[in-house]
Amino acid sequence: MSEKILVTSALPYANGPIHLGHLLECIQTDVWVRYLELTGRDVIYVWASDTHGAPIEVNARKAGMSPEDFVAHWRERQKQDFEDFLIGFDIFHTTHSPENRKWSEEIFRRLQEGGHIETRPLEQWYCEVDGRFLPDRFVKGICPNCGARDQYGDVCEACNKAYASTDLEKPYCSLCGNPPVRRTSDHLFFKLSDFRDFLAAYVDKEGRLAPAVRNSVKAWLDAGLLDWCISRDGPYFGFEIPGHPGKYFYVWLDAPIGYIASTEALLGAERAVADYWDRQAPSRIVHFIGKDIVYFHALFWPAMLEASGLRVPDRIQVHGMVTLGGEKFSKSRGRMVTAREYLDAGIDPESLRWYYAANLGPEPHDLPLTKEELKNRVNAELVKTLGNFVSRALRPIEKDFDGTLGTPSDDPAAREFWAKVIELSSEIRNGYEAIDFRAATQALVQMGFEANRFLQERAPWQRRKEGDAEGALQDLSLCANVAWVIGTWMSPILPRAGAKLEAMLGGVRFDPARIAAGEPFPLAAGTRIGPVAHIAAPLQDEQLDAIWPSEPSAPHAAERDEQRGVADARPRGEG
RNA sequence: CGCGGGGUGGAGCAGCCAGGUAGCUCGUCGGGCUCAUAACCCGAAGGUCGCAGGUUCAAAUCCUGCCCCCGCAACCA
Repeated sequence: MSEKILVTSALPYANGPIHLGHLLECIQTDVWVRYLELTGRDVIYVWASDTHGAPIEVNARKAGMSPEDFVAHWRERQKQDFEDFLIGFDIFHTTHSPENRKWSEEIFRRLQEGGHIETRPLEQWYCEVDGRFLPDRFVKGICPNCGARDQYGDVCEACNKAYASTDLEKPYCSLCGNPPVRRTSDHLFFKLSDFRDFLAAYVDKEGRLAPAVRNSVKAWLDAGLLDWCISRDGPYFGFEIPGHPGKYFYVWLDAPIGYIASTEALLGAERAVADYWDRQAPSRIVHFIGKDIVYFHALFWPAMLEASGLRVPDRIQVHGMVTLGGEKFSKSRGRMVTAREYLDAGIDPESLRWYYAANLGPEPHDLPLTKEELKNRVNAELVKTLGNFVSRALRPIEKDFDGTLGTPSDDPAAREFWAKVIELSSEIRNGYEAIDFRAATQALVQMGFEANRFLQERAPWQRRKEGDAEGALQDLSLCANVAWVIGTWMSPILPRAGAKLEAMLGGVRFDPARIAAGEPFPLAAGTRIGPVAHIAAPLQDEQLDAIWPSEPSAPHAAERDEQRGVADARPRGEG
């Protein structure tokens, strides 16, 4: 198995704190990467901070900082948050780097040489006060469809109608409030339509996209591909386009290129290409993204790579959005919990990792996050079923048998139990392979049930009281081996708890290859265990109450219907 | 007729692609155990699988129509 796997998470935008919703993606990525490492695969996890664009430029100015300092600041903060949630990336680079400039220019050059770049005039709003063109989100006005006031230039939040920003009535600049003027400027377009046939075949390939994702991408293809504007006028924080002074690469052009640039920063230019991004490279490239950016990753990005003669992604794994109280995270409406708040409240980051893993299937379904569900899942499955089993098995060995294992029981019932553990192990393995962590955790919890039942039926505490200490130790030793199996399978999700358990069990390295019929028990007689400690702590209401939005849920459907008339007249502002 | 996803016991979700006894966690009720993180185990109640047709020996699963919810609509992770 010499295949070299390169895994990425989408690059987080360097303009604010990480919240629990962002964490879904990197936790999913990290669990898979750790699983691959556990099974001995050659894998790297390449990541970076996404640093360009008009919002960065504007927000930096508002913060009284240079864009460079601004993105450096948020990159550091975010990196720390990710590390504290035990995300084991190999590199967290930045798109504002020499490598990324080089690759952006290089890929642009190849697109140009291929005849895929076109120049066309584009009319946009221009604010003479701020001296800048206004992207859709920077111009507000009255919705041309329903008349709601203070709507952004792309879509009306009151009636959900999409339109061009130039259709807005009474437009004003969202920065200074003055009315903008129309102004025309030449822009560069990437002719995505050149790649229609390539993309149709690309998305059709089995295993590349989940069926539901493939359907929606195909719908886009059938609707026709629009050429993509890849330039922006200054002032803009980004890379100036060679040969086009005053024009900058649109952030979404250089952001995915950041995957390549970061690979280079990690391994050097030669290996980055030869081992991973060359068409002939012995590699497999897997992107983890949210469903909101499928268009960029499943269409623009493969087309850019194809046009540049580089390797296209082998798999694009799409997840849904985390919802809080039925709606997406929203800073302005106070509906969010940041990663830092979670940590500062003293809550174990592994609890969130478990919750997400236990709810993540391979399809891009949204994932509701409530403090009740979070607490329930963690306490019931992780603490009571799995964690408690470990204590039940190991404590008595430590206490009554000097922490030294005997030979595991070998009667028919014990053999049947161990066979069940091996059977469930293969279910868990399949779940991990398919990035179906919900299936993996379910089988793991099932193993916990089986293990607790075995203890219940064997009652080693009873056997010992009745004078059969040897038999009791044999049962407990079998359970210690099962604890080792459980530790193996939980370690991708819970690296800290896993490491703790591994150390408790004599430091015998977790290795799935040793969990198979016919293999000797991983923990031989005579293995010393301990000191025994809890591997996970139950979540407390007070901890969660302290950081959770007080009443996150929006009005119920019935109430909302009642209010609809009002809502039309008074559109939701950004607060 | 914009596109996509979804409607499964009280809650949250699997199952649907490759039709064949409706599954999981929580919750509820009853019992057991007392080794373990007031933890664990067993049993029970509870479902016309959104509605209506169709195909089939057989439909949660395939087909058609309808109702309802959510997301997206190219700068929201």
